[in-house]
This record gives sequence, C-alpha cells and structure tokens, in this order.
Amino acid sequence: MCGMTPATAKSEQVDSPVKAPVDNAHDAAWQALRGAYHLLTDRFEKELTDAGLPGLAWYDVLLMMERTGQPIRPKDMLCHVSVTKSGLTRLLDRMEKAGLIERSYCPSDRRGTFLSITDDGRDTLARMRPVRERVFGENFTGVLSRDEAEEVTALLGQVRESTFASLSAECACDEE
Amino acid sequence: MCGMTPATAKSEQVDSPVKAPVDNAHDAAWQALRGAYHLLTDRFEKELTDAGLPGLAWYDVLLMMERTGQPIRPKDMLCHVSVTKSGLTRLLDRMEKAGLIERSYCPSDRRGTFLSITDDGRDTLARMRPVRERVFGENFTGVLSRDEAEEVTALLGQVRESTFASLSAECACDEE
DNA sequence: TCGGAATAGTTGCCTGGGCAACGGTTGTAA
DNA sequence: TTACAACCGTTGCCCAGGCAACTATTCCGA
Repeated sequence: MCGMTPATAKSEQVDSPVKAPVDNAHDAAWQALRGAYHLLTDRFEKELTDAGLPGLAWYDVLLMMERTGQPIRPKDMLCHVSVTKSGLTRLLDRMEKAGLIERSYCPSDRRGTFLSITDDGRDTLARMRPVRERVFGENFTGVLSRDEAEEVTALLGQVRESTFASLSAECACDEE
Repeated sequence: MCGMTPATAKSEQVDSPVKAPVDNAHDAAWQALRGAYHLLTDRFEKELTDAGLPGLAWYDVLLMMERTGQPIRPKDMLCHVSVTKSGLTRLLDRMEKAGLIERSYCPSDRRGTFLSITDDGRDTLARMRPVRERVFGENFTGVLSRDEAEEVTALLGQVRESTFASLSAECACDEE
C-alpha cells in the first residue's frame, strides 16, 4: 500500500524496514485491489490540482451531468458519487458558486431541484479529460490489455453482485 | 457505484432512473474496481460502528502493530495507512488517548517515537477481527475462488508496478 | 569541527464531509 | 377530506484530515 498517501511529503522519502506479510491469496488480492484503487485516485487527484483544476468529486458530477444531457436531480446522483445527501448539497453549492452548474426549480416536484451544467462546466470538464486520459493511460489502460480489463470486470463484478444477492440492496441503481 | 455511500439514509431508498453508460472495457473495469473497493470498505466501516468498534484506520494501525510484534515508529507506518504525517499524528493521539497504544521514547533516534500496542489494543483488535472475517467472507473470500483471487492479485499488481517503473516511486516500501 | 540540508514528529489553520434535525412537499390510507 | 408517513433538499454542529510552518535532531560534506 504505497503511494496511496496523497503527496506524503515533498523531499522526505520513506524506506520502510518493517515487514507486513500477507497471509493468503485473498488478503493479497485485497491488498492489490486497495493499492490499485488508491494509486489511481490519488494520482488523478494530484495531477488535477497540479493543473489548477477541481478534484475528482467535481469530475464525477460534471461527467454525469454531461452524459445525461438533461437536467438531473440531486437524489439521482447519490448513487454515483461517494458522498451523502448533505455532502452532495454542499458539493453542489461550491460548484454552483464556481459557475459550473446551475440550479433551477423542478417543475414536477416542488421539493426537488433541477441541476444543469453550464458552458463553463463543460469547458472545465473538457480540461479535466486529458488529465484523466493521461493518468489512466499510464497506470491502467496501458497496463492491462483489453482482455485483462474484461477479466477484472468479471471478477470484481462478482463482488458487487454478492451484496445485491445476499443483503438488501440499499441502492437499486440500474445496471447500465 | 452503488452502496458506496456510507449509510446514505435510513428509510429513504434510491431508485435512480438515470443512465450512466460505460464506454469501453477499461472504463468498465475501473467501475468494477471502484465499486468493489467502496462496497467492501463502506460495509466494513459500517459494521464496525454498528458493533461499537473503532473504524478502519484504527484497524489498520492495530493490525500492523500486532504483526510487527515490536515497537514501531510512525514514519514506518506511513506507507501502510492512508493518511499523511499530520493525520497520523492525530490518529495516534486519539488511539493513545483511548488507551489502545502507547508512546515511548525512541532510544536510537531522539527525534522519533516508539509506538507499542497495549493489552486493550490487542483486545479491541480481537473484537474487530470477526467483523472483518464476516464482511470479507460474505463479499470477497466467499465470492472469489482461490485461483480467482490470485488472478486479481496478478492483474492489479501490474497497476502498482506501473508506477514503480515509470514514475519516481515516491514510496520505496519493501515488497513484503 | 562546523554549518547547512534532510528528517521526525507536532501544531495552527482551514476545508470537506458525516449525522441528525428541520421545513416544505408529496403520497396514502382511513 | 384529513391525518400521517415518507421523501427531498438544506442546515447546524462536529470531527477527521490535509497543507504549511515550526522545533528538535541527525546526517553529511567542506
């Protein structure tokens, strides 16, 4: 689990003499999974800030809004971003304040809000995309072949399905 | 990316009508990876708090301290936990305050600190273990065969190695 | 030996985000 | 119709944690 710490230090380098052996195949798999996840997200986040761009959460929101192409309501985004209701409210506050999205009244439900992406939002997303391309290209797309990627999907997809099956799926998202 | 939101709500259930299609094999793999990671960590965290136990960060620290079996220094933990220096300092503050670890002077380097796990710490770790066993058993170990787990390790291990090769490895941890 | 650079850990300041409670709205059953 | 429950989004309060600056110590080259 290295490099998962976002910008651990500038010049202070670490050379851990401590052993943390892994017990079995599943623990090793979990370590690899965790390591890969943090490696990619931390690096993506870092490259974004280095480029003077907003972080990963903003990217997720902008991407979804551009993809849907129509006004979307906060409750419909909850499944796709890693924040709670209140967190999302304030995330959208910041994004609206920055002029990347707009809030309007939802005609069909006066409790709700309509969110739409602005031109500035689309522009910002356009500037974030190459960063993502680069990071994922170097550490993911360029490392795994297409077949291997599909294998990852198949293997880890089972993990997701396990909760849909066993426990009450606390989020009934559509399976694309 | 569902269920990744920690305890999104009590009775409010989500039924997203919004499509978020995935472009290609690598995006799908990334979605699966991200989903699996959040599913497991969120669930583990939730079950821990439900059981009145500390969270995942404390588990990581306690686990490592018990494994090494000897006093360990904060700088040697940095590679293995997802926090920065300052975050680790305060994490250890809380754990010491809770009586799970102890700080003592490091004889070989007066800048440093020695950390050791207390009996209470070992006891807490012992109570956390079954929770981890259960969660990972249901959603990981029980879902992937041993061969599949090894495959995950091999595939995602490549991701880690990609940064060791291309970019400056900002953390030269030992490879177990 | 000595002075500057690197390192270990701590702290002040600030932001992001979770939980719980709230007001306004919609749905539903009596 | 009228209660009452569920829901949507917001807000107050709080905590975890990152960045940068700081002190104390160690390392290293002149």
